[in-house]
Amino acid sequence: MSQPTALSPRRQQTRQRLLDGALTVFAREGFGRSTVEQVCAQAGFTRGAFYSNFTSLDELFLAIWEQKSEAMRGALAAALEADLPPVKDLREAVEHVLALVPVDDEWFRVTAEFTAHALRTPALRRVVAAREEGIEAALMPLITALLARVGLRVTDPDALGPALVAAHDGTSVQCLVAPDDKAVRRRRTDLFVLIVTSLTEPVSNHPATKEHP
Amino acid sequence: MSQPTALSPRRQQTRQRLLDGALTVFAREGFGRSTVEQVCAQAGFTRGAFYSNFTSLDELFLAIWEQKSEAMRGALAAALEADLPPVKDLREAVEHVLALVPVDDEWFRVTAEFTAHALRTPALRRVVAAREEGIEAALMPLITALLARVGLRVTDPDALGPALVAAHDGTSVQCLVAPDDKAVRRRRTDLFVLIVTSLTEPVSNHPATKEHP
DNA sequence: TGTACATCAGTGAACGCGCGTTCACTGATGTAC
DNA sequence: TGTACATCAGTGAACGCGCGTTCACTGATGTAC
Repeated sequence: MSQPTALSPRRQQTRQRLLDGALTVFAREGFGRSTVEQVCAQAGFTRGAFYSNFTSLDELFLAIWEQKSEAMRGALAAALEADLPPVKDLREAVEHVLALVPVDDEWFRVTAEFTAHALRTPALRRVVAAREEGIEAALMPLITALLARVGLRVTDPDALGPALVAAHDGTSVQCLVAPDDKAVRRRRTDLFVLIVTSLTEPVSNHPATKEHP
Repeated sequence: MSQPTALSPRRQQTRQRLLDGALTVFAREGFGRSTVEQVCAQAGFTRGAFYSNFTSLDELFLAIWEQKSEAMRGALAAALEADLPPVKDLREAVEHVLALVPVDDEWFRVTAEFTAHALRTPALRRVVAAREEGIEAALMPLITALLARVGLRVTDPDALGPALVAAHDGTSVQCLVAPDDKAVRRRRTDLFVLIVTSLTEPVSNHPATKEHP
């Protein structure tokens, strides 16, 4: 599975600079329009360096996507380890989690293009599916803990995760398409509140229970 | 706004064949990887024909996207005109509407890439936003009529439309990434039912009211 | 209806550029003794 | 620590192809009389 021989420090650095340069170029040009030459120029290498490290742009694309989504998963896990902020009600809890997963124009573009691309290749599609599950798995404990703070217990964990991910993906598009529309963002939060309310129940004797209908 | 001179029949046919060929190529190769040459070969023209009709692939891409999304809007409007099918409960109503807006691998790819691309250009972004609103406007009367059938009245129309669109977009990705997973599709329907239930209220004295909690 | 002419619409050749890919090479890094 | 050698890792030149873009051209379509 994993590389048997560890990469030398120099090689690791080169790979990383290529990955960083590629993210910049992909976001700017779109993956399909990006070239090996552009990525190398951005990273400060000649094209030979690329072929010494990757066999194709596809392979580099997968590497960068895995690294970024792993970073996001890690950030969520870290947020779980850290002290949870004080939240008064469900709406505040939702807003806190949404702030952890910002709607990033660049990253959305790269992800959307990669997902579309991955659907063409069964092997890539499975990679995307696995990654999606990993992110969800990292997210759910955080959600559960935060909900407990406002006196809510998840009644159907299997349904809540996918529902929240779907709501996130769907409303992200809306937020990016209409970036200045406050109503879109408000309705986004509304949707999350609605979903959580429907898939949780108030814990009896909890002070915040009154927040729940 | 619109072309002052009407296009000749011959020209219209050529344009259409280019549009059709482009959709095929875009879906197969991805928009970014598609070339003028590929589109023309697919449509059975030389490259000169392309430049006689369009100034760039971007322009053609926009034309094809507008035509397809207009067709989808039209299909929804037609479904509204036609006799509504008998639906027993909310779940059946949801399934009927979902069948009208199928999760199409090809179209999803083209749309996802176009949306990502459009986010880079404010003018294109506004086009996407307007089209999205148009589709929603065509969809809502159909939804409202179907819900009336099962004894439900929409309490917050402004929230229901965007919520359903977001749910559709978000769950479409999940369905395409895991095409054989029945649970994903079931949860998809669950999510729609949940959203509709929360944003409607039962109409008193309606026979189907008992379906509503 | 026929003829002569004008415009339209797509052809296909030509040009050149950017890029993918390869590879002999060289400086950098590591290893043995 | 120094020297000699081996391997690593990126360089940069070279080759050629595919494609974008242009444009003089020709057959198709339209118009005037």
